[in-house]
Amino acid sequence: MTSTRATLLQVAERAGVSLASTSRALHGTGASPAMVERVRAAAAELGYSADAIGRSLRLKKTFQVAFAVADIGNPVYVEMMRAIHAVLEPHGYRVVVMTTGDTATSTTELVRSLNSGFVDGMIVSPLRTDDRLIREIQQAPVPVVVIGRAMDGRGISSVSTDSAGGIGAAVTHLHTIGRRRIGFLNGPLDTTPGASRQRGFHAAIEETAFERVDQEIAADFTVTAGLEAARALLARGPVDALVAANDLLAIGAIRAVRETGRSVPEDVAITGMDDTELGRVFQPSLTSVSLGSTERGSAAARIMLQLADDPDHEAQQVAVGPELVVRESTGGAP
Amino acid sequence: MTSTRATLLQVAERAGVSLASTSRALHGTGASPAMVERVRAAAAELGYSADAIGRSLRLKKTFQVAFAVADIGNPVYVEMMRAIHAVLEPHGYRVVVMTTGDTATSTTELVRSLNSGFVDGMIVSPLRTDDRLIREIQQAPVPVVVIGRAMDGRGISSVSTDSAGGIGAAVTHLHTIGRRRIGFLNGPLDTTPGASRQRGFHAAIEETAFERVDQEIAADFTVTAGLEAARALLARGPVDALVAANDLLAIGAIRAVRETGRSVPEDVAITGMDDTELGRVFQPSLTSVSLGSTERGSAAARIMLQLADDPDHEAQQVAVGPELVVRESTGGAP
DNA sequence: GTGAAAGCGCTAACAC
DNA sequence: GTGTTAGCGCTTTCAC
Repeated sequence: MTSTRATLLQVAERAGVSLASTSRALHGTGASPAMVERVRAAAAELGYSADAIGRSLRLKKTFQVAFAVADIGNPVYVEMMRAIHAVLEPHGYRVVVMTTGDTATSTTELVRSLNSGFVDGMIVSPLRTDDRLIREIQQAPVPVVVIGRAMDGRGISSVSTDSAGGIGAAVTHLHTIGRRRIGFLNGPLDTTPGASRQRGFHAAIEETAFERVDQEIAADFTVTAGLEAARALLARGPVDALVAANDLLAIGAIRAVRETGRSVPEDVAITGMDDTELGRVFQPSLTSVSLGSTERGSAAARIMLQLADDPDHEAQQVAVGPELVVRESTGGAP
Repeated sequence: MTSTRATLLQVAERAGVSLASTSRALHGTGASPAMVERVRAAAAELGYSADAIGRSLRLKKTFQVAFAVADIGNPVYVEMMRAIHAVLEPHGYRVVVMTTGDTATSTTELVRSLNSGFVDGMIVSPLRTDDRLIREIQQAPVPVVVIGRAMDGRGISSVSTDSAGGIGAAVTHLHTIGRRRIGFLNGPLDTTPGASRQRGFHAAIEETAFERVDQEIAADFTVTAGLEAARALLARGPVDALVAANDLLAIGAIRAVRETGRSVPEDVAITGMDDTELGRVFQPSLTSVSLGSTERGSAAARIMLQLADDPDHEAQQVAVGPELVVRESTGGAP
């Protein structure tokens, strides 16, 4: 925390050439080998590296992309961030993490902040969406890629998944292994994931013959909320299968089932969603519907790279299919 | 992705006043109420917000802080990042995530990249450290705060914890609950955490009477590596206690113990380290040594805020004490 | 191939 | 209290 940074002008003076030649020699093109050599040497002596801010101002490019989610601690978002970073970093882009807050309004404000031009684009996964947010995204001065709801026909790039279909796959699986009394543990219905999973469950139930169907809404998508909601659900009547809207709720549910002296999967088979590391290492390992967090993250980042290259490129849509991974919590292998 | 951004000059023209007055009215001080009102109105009409890059170039301040770790997916780092973000965001700082790679050399290069001036400071947790890295940190053009080893007397700010002492607390706890044959499951010894935990274990063992002491080094700090290493350790002879160098290794160890038909904690008591969410929700819940990831993250961020305000402020040292949290895996309550 | 000069958007002297 | 102007560090016309 002591040294001070050399400027391009200083390198130019040291090399005894013009500012323009120095710039060309270092980054641009059209400089003679001798010039390049000479400038390189001067730059090395001074420990020069180009100032990112000056460069950005001139180029109108920050080489930064924002990743915005409600909670950067959520394992699903962590996976996405990791994937996004892995795709963008080799292309020289930095990733700025931001939080949307959990309302559509606070997310709208965050998108609006793109007006200050600190990033070349934003990848955002809104927990809740409304028309104002949609409009703000459409009017944003830089490309925005939405991870979550499909945004076809609105001129917004999005990476979506079929979580409703994913719940369907879980329901079908439970029916196939002979379960007939099913419970559904969802999170808040006014969130994008909560709403679509709700739809998925009801659609699946209608197509499948269950003797008993029950449902409970947890306060949020956490283990603790899952535990409490599952207790309530179990108290209302016997089930032999539980579909949870994410892995954390599922783990709360496993605990609740065990509290009643019953076992998983023998007495109650349980499925989660998101296919997190947590579910994979848990005992019993969790049957879970993967929504391809990593894949969605990389896809969003790849779209961003395209859009950053050509901001007038038309909006891209990518859909990542859900995939059921059967493990111990429904009688599969570890 | 359509609109274009208004510039300060445009606001000035619209308001019919000078550029300087416009700037003062919006951000600075010394403008009359009438002027402020007039400029505000013009700015609002144009949907103006100040360009972050132009501002940064002039102020020589980016309002960005880098957080650099080997693997942003590691739960410990995620917790830190969350805490850092929570402290910095209200002060108007953005957080840029970066990866150090896992060698001292790659970390050194990352620190050197601070020369391009894209952030006002960096919080870094190096997996491995050498003299060149230390020197690079000392010479960095912006404040660097190290999370990990204490850096006293070198003019480097650091937030450290006593993981050696933490292992000691785990060993003592196991002895206190009557265990006498202990195994130690560590990660790679050439990493900073691996080395200090190794030291901690040996120091603790010397002070405590155990009948049998065994040890195994896992390939890395993961569940899978923990499982394999624990199998090897268990095969070498009977233990009634296992100290793992982190929660992931501990969970691998629980699985290995169960594979042999023994139970946790009755036959083998197990401790982890880091006190992660994973360990808290696992069954059995994991006795673990908390190293205060959240606390370390916030402390580092607070130091960064001070240093960003006053870059010549002298280096700060903060030590966060380890804390043993007893849970089911050593016979405690859930 | 090289140099001189303009200008990206902003703030802070400095004059009035 | 307001306006004029220089300049942060860089790239890129435009002449030569």
